[in-house]
Amino acid sequence: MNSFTEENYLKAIFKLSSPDTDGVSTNSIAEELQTKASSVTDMIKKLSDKKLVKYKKYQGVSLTKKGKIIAISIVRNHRLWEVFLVEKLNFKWDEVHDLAEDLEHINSEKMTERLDEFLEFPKYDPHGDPIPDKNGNVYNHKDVTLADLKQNEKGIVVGVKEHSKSYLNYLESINLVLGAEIKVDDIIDFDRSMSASVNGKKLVNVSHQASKNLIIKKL
Amino acid sequence: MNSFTEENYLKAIFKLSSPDTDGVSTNSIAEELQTKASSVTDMIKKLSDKKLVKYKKYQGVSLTKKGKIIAISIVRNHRLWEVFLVEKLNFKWDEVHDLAEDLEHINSEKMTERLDEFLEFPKYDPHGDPIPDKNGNVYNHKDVTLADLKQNEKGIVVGVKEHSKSYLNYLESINLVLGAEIKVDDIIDFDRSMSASVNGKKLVNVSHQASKNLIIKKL
DNA sequence: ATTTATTTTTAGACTAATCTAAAATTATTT
DNA sequence: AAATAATTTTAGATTAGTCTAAAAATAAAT
Repeated sequence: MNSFTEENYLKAIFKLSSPDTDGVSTNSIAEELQTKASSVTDMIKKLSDKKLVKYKKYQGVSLTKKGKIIAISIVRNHRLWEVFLVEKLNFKWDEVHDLAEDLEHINSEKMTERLDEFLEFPKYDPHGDPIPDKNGNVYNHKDVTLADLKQNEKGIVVGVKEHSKSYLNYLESINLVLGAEIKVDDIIDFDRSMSASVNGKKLVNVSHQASKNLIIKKL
Repeated sequence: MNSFTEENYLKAIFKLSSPDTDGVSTNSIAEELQTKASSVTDMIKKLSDKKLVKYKKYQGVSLTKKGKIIAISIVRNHRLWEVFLVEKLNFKWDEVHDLAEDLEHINSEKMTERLDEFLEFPKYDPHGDPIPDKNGNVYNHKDVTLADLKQNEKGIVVGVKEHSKSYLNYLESINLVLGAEIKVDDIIDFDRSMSASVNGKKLVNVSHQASKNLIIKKL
């Protein structure tokens, strides 16, 4: 069994890993987990002893197959609980992250599978992030953001790349929730902000900072 | 905020407290939590510093009002999650305790109240234990057990006094689940075992050990 | 190719929770 | 009421996770 802390490190390393680069840096993990680099080094050694990560001093760290399986199952748990909190307990999408952060560590495959079934096998969490299936397969959205659309193009909101409360709150206030249809009416050259219509009517002005974090499916 | 460990001590003290005796002994807490008396003493000091328990050396320990509120809210949480696991995720009554033991420590009043609402404000958990309401009021069953019934008397199963997997499993195998109607057909003087009919037909033989742990409502 | 800056690791200390073994206190017996 | 038994507390060590400050290694800049 692994402690909550160990699981959080695995999750952080998983989140920071990308297919192209091979090692996650100590500093980036420290930043992600709001801790110090020296603490990270200590924990990495422990995870390395447990064969959950591959580690060479000064060369960064990456998950082993075993470590990745654990990380993905935690992500699966997290996202299923988020769906539960929003769909069944009527929480808003900006309220569920911290709770799911705790719930995700309750390790029971049986409970996870039953929860999945109870929720009718959701594919995405309330922020549009894909829920890994029980075999650990994750199907990511294609990475098209609102900022990639040209004038008069349309799309459907399918996710966000930034999960802060303030961003989610803002999106909700202008009806840019999952499933909303958005049409780009105009793009201001100067700052790349957009004026757009949401669901055919609501007119909004969206900064580049905001548009590049909104994942959409082109129509 | 209190750690999981602190919460478990508060819960144990609450469970071991009774209206008539005034202090819970160090040893009984150690027994309940499967730890050593010396560890208990250490933790009690800490809880005492936090004003969660009243403590005088060698004189046993009791909860303060503050400590009791916390203990009851954990019990409330535990029992609500048990209802969730049985009613919504189709777990059996003998499978839910350990999971609820983890879930109970996720402290969010909002989540607890939403869960309560989602479950339609259950009064009892799957073992018939009363769920404290949000103000901390607990309504216990009157303490009548199957062993108190006389020949030809009838009752409804409303709870258990023993929560072991093996006991719960056994009860289920003879249909003695919550709500079952039981009639005492005969009592064997020698060992105080009973033959009884469940729900009007199923004939079972129940040892005194088993009957005295089954809480019933007399009909 | 040195120097400078940045990143990472080590060394040593700290806190929370635990343990063993010994000492102190309370309870029980005779 | 003294002796024995049981319980409880202390003292000192241990483990997990963290931290600061200094040392070591790598990367960047002149």
